[in-house]
Amino acid sequence: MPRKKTETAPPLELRDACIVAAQEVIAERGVENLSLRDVARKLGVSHQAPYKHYPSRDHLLAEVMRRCFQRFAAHLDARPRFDDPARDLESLGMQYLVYAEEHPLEYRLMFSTTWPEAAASPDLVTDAIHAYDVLRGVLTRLHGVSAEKREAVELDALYIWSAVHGLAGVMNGECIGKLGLKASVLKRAVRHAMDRVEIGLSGK
Amino acid sequence: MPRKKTETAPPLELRDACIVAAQEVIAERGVENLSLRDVARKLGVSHQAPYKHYPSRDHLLAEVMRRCFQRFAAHLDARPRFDDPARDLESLGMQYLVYAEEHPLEYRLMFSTTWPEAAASPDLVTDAIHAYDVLRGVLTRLHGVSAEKREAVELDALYIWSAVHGLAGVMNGECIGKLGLKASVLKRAVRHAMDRVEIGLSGK
DNA sequence: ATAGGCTTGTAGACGCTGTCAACTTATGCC
DNA sequence: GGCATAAGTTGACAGCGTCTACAAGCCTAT
Repeated sequence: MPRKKTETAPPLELRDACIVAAQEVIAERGVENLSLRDVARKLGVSHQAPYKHYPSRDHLLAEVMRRCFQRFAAHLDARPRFDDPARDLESLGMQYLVYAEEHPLEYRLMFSTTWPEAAASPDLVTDAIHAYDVLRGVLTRLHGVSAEKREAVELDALYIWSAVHGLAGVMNGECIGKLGLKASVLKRAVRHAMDRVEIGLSGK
Repeated sequence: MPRKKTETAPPLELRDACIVAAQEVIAERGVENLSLRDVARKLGVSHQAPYKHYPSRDHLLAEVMRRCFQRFAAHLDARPRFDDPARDLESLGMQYLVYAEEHPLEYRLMFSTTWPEAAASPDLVTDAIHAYDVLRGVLTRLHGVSAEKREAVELDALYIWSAVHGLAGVMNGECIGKLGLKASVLKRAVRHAMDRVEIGLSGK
């Protein structure tokens, strides 16, 4: 019997509940183990119910990715702030790394997954750009906003994003554990790399 | 009728043929679209034949990854060489980026995939380490081999790997195309980032 | 030489998946 | 009140990985 007269228990409509359930599965077992039927079972609903809200598995996935980017941007925005733009930038980098470490599967979902066809949705793109804009903002504050600096901001943004993204990928990837590196090296690796990034930034 | 008296056509035994076919599928459509049955069909063989050579899909995948690391290391070894260690290092970085750009799906297979259970195989680990050793070698030549420099080599190796890996991930990822960056910026981005990496390396 | 056993293949079945189609029922609007 | 629509249901289909059973060629030992 579909839809009782007044929705008794669930404060969440099915559409949102699907996203939450999918997020849980992804956070626990990775995107490759996400199945629509699993989500439906988890919600105690028929295997076809989610299809009333998402045309396909990939459309649901795209929506999950979108929320991921939103939370990621919010996480970056919640970093410790500093007046000194350089310190603020470092704080941003560290916050970035914290997210990647604490939510490795979501991080990979955003940055190392071939986006599903459905992900061409403008919404997803918008939210992805917004996360990047946080970085742009800090760098603009660092460089100034003069026209000829505009391109320098973009180039440095890409450089920093690359460096931090790479660090996140390496430190949370599968390979790092197989290289037989000493614990002391691993402990200092992030600090060391971040210092080098900073040097690269300041140097002309 | 299994196994003809004398194998007529195929110069490749099925075991190797599976790997080749799987590599093709991965290079064309990505690891998530790899199916054992597909491989079998491609080889004109029953859907169960590959199981005589690999206990599971993941074991085949692990073998493909191993060959990937081997070819990757060979690709790095085939870089233009220079006597000056610094130039040699840059050549190595560029060669790394070329591989990531030309074989994006294989690159992701190696560095952005949760390794299958079967990938704990020591062979795979050995070949993965070997690729990293190329970088270690160049850096040792740069720093010298004194005991107290050993750790500096490891730290710089991780830093460089991070930076180049990140650059590869960003430039070949899905996000970069959605940021609306000008072509001129994109064209200069790699050069800019590599310069900054170099500065970071040289600076004390 | 022949009987057994191992290797390499085939065929069929199971439960899982995403997705299509048809059916049911509650809701809101004319 | 009648009815379209929305939101659920069940049932089916093909494709997937994997398990089991079976068949045919080869090796070796008696």
